[in-house]
Amino acid sequence: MKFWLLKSEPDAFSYNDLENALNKGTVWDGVRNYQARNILRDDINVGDKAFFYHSSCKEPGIVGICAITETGIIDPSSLDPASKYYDPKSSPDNPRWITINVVADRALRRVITLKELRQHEALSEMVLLNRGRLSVQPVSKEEWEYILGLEKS
DNA sequence: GCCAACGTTGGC
DNA sequence: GCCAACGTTGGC
Repeated sequence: MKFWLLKSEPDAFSYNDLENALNKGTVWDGVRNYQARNILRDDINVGDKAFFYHSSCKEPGIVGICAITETGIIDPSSLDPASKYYDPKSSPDNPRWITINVVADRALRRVITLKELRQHEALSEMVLLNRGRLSVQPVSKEEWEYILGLEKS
């Protein structure tokens, strides 16, 4: 099992929205960055877990955990001319944007803010703290466990 | 293939 | 709302 971090703007889609989607969860659509796409398409497996991170909001940070339930999904928004994520260069036969389905696992007991994460030397190599803008990113097992330890403090 | 112009992300 | 970082586009 591998670990990841998924960013979402809570005004658009929050962790609470994911919880409300119950067992069905949601298709992680709208990613239009190739590096993030490659991770979604090639690296993430069913059974992996991901931190759910709230970005572009008052208190950016990790708010919950989600589970990956399906991979290899053609991003439906990329084929929908009405969507702002529509990509005319993508087609069902030659899809450009492949993504995953996630469900809520559990909310963290408290928000672990970006500010707090920055204060820990053990996390200094985190992609989140070094390549700030990547919206889908790996988290090492050590980082994952360290952050879950912070939750209890 | 270089690189300037431009667009987007996201913290503050 | 500002702006740094960085990804994408397109002319040459």
